[in-house]
Amino acid sequence: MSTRRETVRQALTESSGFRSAQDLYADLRSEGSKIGLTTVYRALQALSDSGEVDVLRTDDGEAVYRACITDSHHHHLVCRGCGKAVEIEGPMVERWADSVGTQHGFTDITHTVEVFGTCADCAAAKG
Amino acid sequence: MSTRRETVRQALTESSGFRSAQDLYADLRSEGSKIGLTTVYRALQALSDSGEVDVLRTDDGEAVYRACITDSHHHHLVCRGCGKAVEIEGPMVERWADSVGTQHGFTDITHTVEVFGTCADCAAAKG
DNA sequence: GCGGATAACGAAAACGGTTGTCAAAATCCG
DNA sequence: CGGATTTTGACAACCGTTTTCGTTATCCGC
Ligand SMILES: [Zn+2]
Ligand SMILES: [Zn+2]
Ligand SMILES: [Zn+2]
Ligand SMILES: [Zn+2]
Repeated sequence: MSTRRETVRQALTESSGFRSAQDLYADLRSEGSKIGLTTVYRALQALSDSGEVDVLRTDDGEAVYRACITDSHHHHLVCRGCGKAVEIEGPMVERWADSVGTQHGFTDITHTVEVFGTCADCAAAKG
Repeated sequence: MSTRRETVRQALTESSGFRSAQDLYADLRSEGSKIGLTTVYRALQALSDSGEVDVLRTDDGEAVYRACITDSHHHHLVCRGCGKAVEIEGPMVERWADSVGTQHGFTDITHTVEVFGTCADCAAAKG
């Protein structure tokens, strides 16, 4: 119910890419909000616990979050330049991951799959 | 040629799973080595820069390293319990990642794919 | 509305993994 | 054997994140 959690969710939703807690904090403050960094972290934690947002780790270990449209299992195609993300599906990848796991005697199999690239906009801006 | 870098490489090689810098440091110290934590970090950085070891991030952002046998592109099936890892390949996943990226107008496409599970040993120990 | 319990909030401190600093020790070279 | 160069490791700084704790807002029975 918290207003602040709603605020954070909306800030995330307005972005098309993955954003860090500190990014969102900076955005909200620059819009005049008096929200605290702790609250942003708490909201993101709650949202990711409830599965409402996706979280992944950048190469340098920072957590970044995204409010995805679909709530079923999916992966992301993420722009290395601007963070913009596209939700993607790959049924054969799901099957492959499960089968390669069971083939080696593993159980409770999960997987992480992320595809990275440079989006058309960023490529144009750089070219 | 540094002896210390060799020491770290060997400590990694003796393990079948992904290990953190602090893990390796603790191991080496307990074996009587007088190596410093900074040096372990430096060695791992150098080894991963040169592509001799693979690195990935745990859920909580910690970097873990592994000395893989093959030096060609591959992925890992990692035990959630003990960190033991198996090198796996999935040509169809490689193709899928590239094609889904180009389909959305992205270039310079790369990907991360990791499969997690509980290995037979850990399942037996827990059951 | 009022008053007290309860939950949310935010500033600041603590935390943990990682990196930077710098002087001491080891190695190299002439 | 010097002196230059590189490697090393104790320690401090860093940075993202979590914890702490006193304050503030929200609920709810009256
Ligand atoms: Zn882009
Ligand atoms: Zn999947
Ligand atoms: Zn295991
Ligand atoms: Zn691959």
